Amino acid sequence: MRIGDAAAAVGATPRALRFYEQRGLLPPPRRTKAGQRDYTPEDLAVLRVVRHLLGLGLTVEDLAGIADRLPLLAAQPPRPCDPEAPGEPAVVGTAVVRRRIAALDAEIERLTRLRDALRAGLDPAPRRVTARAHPPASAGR
Amino acid sequence: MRIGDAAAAVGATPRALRFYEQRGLLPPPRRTKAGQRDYTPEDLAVLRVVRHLLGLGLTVEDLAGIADRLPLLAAQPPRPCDPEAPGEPAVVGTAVVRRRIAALDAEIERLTRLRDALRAGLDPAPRRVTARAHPPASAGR
DNA sequence: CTTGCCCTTGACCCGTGGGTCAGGGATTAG
DNA sequence: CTAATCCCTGACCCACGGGTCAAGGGCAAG
Repeated sequence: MRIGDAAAAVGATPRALRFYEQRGLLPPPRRTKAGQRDYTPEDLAVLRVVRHLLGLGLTVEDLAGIADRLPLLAAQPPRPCDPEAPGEPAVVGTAVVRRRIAALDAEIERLTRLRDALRAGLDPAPRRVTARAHPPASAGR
Repeated sequence: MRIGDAAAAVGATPRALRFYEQRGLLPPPRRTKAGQRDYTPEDLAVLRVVRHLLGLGLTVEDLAGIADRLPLLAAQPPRPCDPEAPGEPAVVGTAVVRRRIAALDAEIERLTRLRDALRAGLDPAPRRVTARAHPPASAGR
């Protein structure tokens, strides 16, 4: 299967597939004798996992870090024997996921603070609850 | 006052000041006969307001859109007569602030969803509560 | 006058996840 | 055989808020 079809099959673009490959997220697929990428069904399975995890909020870098385990993850069939199974990851390398969750939490908190500060400035009656952080700048990490 | 001192006075760098000016956020300051920027105390006041608002989470673009009103805002003294006064903006052009708050809210919600999805995948016992959005990708706009 | 710091503009760098050419080869249908 | 698609690599583009470097000119003190 060539790149265009593979991309379409997982809802991506050829560019994205080459990009994942370049970032070490995907094992380089076989090539036809003319040099065109040729994706096997197994490759597609890994690709689907990658897209899934990216969709879940993991970054390309996160996945590059656990690229070696992705084929294993992809090899796991949907397991109809256990419908109560976890969302799907769980095996992925929980450390990565945990770190990403922590990063998301931190970002959410930062944005929430910014929003509240803005809202406090906007609202004429913050009932003296507002924290009034005087130091104006330094809002980005 | 030359750019280095002005920058130091508001806790920024010369580069940042030139950047604000270039983005139309700051009125171009006077120049010495040799072409060096010369900041007046009024310029500094505007600068401080800009830094404050950026620190509150407004973007450079937001401020460029209301650049004309910033000097007015800067001209308002701290008003010791009304210690219950709003955070400081309020006058800024509430529409901009409201839009930024809405954008922040949207981003916060998006990140929260991502985090929850990740957490659901991590946690082996989501008690069949998990939404299972099968369409994997398309998480960033 | 010279030294040393400050200022000028312009241009490229960061990270994220690719999009969009550009120029050339491969594959496939008619 | 030819034309229409597809694919290849490499390179530059987006937003954000500046950081950093380069080459050249200004400014004050000794």
